[in-house]
Amino acid sequence: MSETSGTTANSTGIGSTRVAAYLREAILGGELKPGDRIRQEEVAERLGASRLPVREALRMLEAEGLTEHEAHKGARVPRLSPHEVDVVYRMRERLEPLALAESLPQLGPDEHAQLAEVQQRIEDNEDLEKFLDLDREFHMLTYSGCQIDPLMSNVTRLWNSTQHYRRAFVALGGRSRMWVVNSEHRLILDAVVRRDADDGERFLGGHIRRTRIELSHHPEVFG
Amino acid sequence: MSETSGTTANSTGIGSTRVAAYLREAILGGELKPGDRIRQEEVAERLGASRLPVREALRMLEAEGLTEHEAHKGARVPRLSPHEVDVVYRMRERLEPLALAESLPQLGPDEHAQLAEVQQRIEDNEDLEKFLDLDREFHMLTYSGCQIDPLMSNVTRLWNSTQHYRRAFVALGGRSRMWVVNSEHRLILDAVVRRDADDGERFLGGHIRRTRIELSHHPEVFG
DNA sequence: CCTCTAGATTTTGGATCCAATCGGTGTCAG
DNA sequence: CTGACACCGATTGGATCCAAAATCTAGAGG
Repeated sequence: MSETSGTTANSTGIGSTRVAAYLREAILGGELKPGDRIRQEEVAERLGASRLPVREALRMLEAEGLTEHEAHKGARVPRLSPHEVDVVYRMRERLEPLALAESLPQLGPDEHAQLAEVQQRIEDNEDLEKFLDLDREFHMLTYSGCQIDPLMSNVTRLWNSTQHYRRAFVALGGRSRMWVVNSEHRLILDAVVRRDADDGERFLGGHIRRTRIELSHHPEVFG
Repeated sequence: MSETSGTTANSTGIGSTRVAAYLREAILGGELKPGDRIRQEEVAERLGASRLPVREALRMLEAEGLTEHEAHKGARVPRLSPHEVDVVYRMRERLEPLALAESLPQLGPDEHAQLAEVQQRIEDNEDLEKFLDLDREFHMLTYSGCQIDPLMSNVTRLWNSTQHYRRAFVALGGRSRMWVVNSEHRLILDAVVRRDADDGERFLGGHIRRTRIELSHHPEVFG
């Protein structure tokens, strides 16, 4: 998948969106870790593009909270302190219930079925690595009815910026926490199907809060 | 103020940060309104730069919520629907009290004095246009102790994206609302000086909520 | 008279080259 | 032997030119 270009190397641009997609996956996938520097020419060469679309891509990713920039010093994957991660979770605690409340009325039987299916896949899943993506898919699906861009882009940023620490936490906490997570997902799913916004906000808020508290007991995540 | 360059026009780049600053002021100042298209070459020519730093600047502003991009269609100042603005205010209601709570313990006598001085200037002020900036200055000062970047950048985005509608609202509501706003500011200021985070969150949340409700009664703001 | 289409213009996206700034290393003075 | 300064490589920022996509306009056909 890496050799997007290969033969091309010609006509016109590789596309800054493609470069952005490549880097996005690299960061969310864990190949690029917080603190890692991203050299323009390196990724340009790897993708067979010039440095210009890379520059644009880095700026796009900055808007998504995946990179940070400093003039003449280049781009890095942001590193968050334990306290910063804690505050991001507090932000999620407050914002995501709002997104859920906005989304709920827009979700129909199709989305409900899809949600149940994803949740089932989470429970059947054994791969810790897969869990990350499935969990994200579940929550994002519950928000999929929320059309408010300023809200959804913020929520996405919060997930993005803590992705690395979520991964470390999942790898660490192992399967013991899974049971709790799945119970809470079931409660959220039930509230969604019942279209009960109050319950949804309550359960979701609690879900995120408990995760935050658990996380605060595991400083080794920030190794 | 427009001719940032003037004499320069030489050596090397005008600087994407300078272009960004120019556009930022133009948007926040109201010269560029929601829905307005921003042509790269136009601002490049006006500032005596090439189009490249303009492109970078537009991407920076996108990260601040001041512009939006669509491939091959260029940049625009985002236009928000009444409901979107309402939701942004709900986001502020939830996020800014958190920022205040994070900030409070870090604020000392110097900041307290500065806050009181700004609030006094607001009350002495007669110019509706100035009110916008002063109000923003007051609130941002109360958050100035919050060092959490993911939080502060989000708060800034929320203020940015609704700046135009705030302006229209202030111009409309006129002086009658000012009295209420100032009373609420005094309450917030008092809580800050007393370092009472609970009161601060309460008063600030109410302040934003009441503004949101007032705003929802004035659909003419969205012309 | 309206509409759909095809060409021309405008505008954005990308590649290459050049300038400025940052980081590291080596040398010289104290 | 240690610290400061200067130089050199590496990396980012900017300008110019070219290609592609979108928008606008004009003309033909219904």
